[in-house]
Amino acid sequence: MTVDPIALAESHWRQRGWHEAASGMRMVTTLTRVQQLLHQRIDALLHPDLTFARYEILMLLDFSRRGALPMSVIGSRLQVHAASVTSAVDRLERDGFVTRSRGEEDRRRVLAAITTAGRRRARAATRILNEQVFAETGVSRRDLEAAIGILDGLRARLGDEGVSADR
Amino acid sequence: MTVDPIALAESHWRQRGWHEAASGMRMVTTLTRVQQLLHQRIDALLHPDLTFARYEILMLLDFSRRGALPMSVIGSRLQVHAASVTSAVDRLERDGFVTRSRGEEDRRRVLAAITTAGRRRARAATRILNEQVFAETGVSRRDLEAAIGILDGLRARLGDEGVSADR
DNA sequence: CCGGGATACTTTGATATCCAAGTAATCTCA
DNA sequence: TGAGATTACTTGGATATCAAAGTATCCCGG
Repeated sequence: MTVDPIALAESHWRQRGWHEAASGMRMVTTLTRVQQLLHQRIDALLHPDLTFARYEILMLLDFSRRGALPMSVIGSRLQVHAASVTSAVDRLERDGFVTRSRGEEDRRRVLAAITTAGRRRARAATRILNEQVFAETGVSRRDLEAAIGILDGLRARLGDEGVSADR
Repeated sequence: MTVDPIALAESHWRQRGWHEAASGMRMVTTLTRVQQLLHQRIDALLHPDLTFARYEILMLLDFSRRGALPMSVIGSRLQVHAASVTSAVDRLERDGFVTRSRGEEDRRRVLAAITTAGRRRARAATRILNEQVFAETGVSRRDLEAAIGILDGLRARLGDEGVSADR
């Protein structure tokens, strides 16, 4: 019979008169907490050779036409720094899931290419995540659509490129 | 005129016949991306002496009855490991925003207490976040409530304690 | 009242993130 | 055509997270 700390924070916000910000604060805090829990669960399922970030890279490559993409493209698709891509690919390469090669035309580019072992691992990981996380959110179809719509709007406003094709 | 990578991933999911998981995958991925963007923005506004995690600790203490809480309580409220609380409080202490002391009755406990400087910093940080993030999400009141409701359900199911008061 | 088990926190070690600086390759244009 | 600007990636440094091991304190049963 504990009180939800987030709901409590919202009421504190209102007590101090910050009504315009109270819901936003609660939304951001809730989002943060859900993401923490989700990632803990996912990383536990993927442990020890993958994390959600590395899994995303693997799937990106798996879906790509040639099974390979430049580091920079991976970074912009996943919205992480180039340095983070470097370290993730270092690890994927160490495990034999991707290989690195220089771009043919532009030798500044480094292409990460998924290997057969990488595709196999990605497939196994997807099966697990589909069964135990993605198909098991416990959120109704209707709410899922609603949440995606709202969050996509927020994402577009926060500057994620590629969300709203136009402007 | 780029395509949204997340929407693209969902269509790939459906092409492979993973219909039951497609929306869930999209929801989780979108959530992840929004959280990344939100935290980048917040941490930039709080930089260099605070992060969102440390700000949350400061507010928790600011709202607490005595302005002090045991490390363990901070960890369970914020859903992070004890080790993370230790390192965050180390940093807050270094900056003079909190002080540590041993529990009177139970000397195993360590109490983190907010200082005057800590309250002042928390207040300034709150003003900035309220104005530039929480009151500026660009999400309608109606959508904000809807999103909070859906995410709270998800949070409860993922095992965040204190969400559902009963059971 | 004391010895084993639980509890509260810190420490250490492995990753992951970001930023800033460094290196190498390519492009631009005078 | 060649020097400066730009682009692509890597490296190094700071911070944050988690897990597991270590230390100190407390509690409980006999």
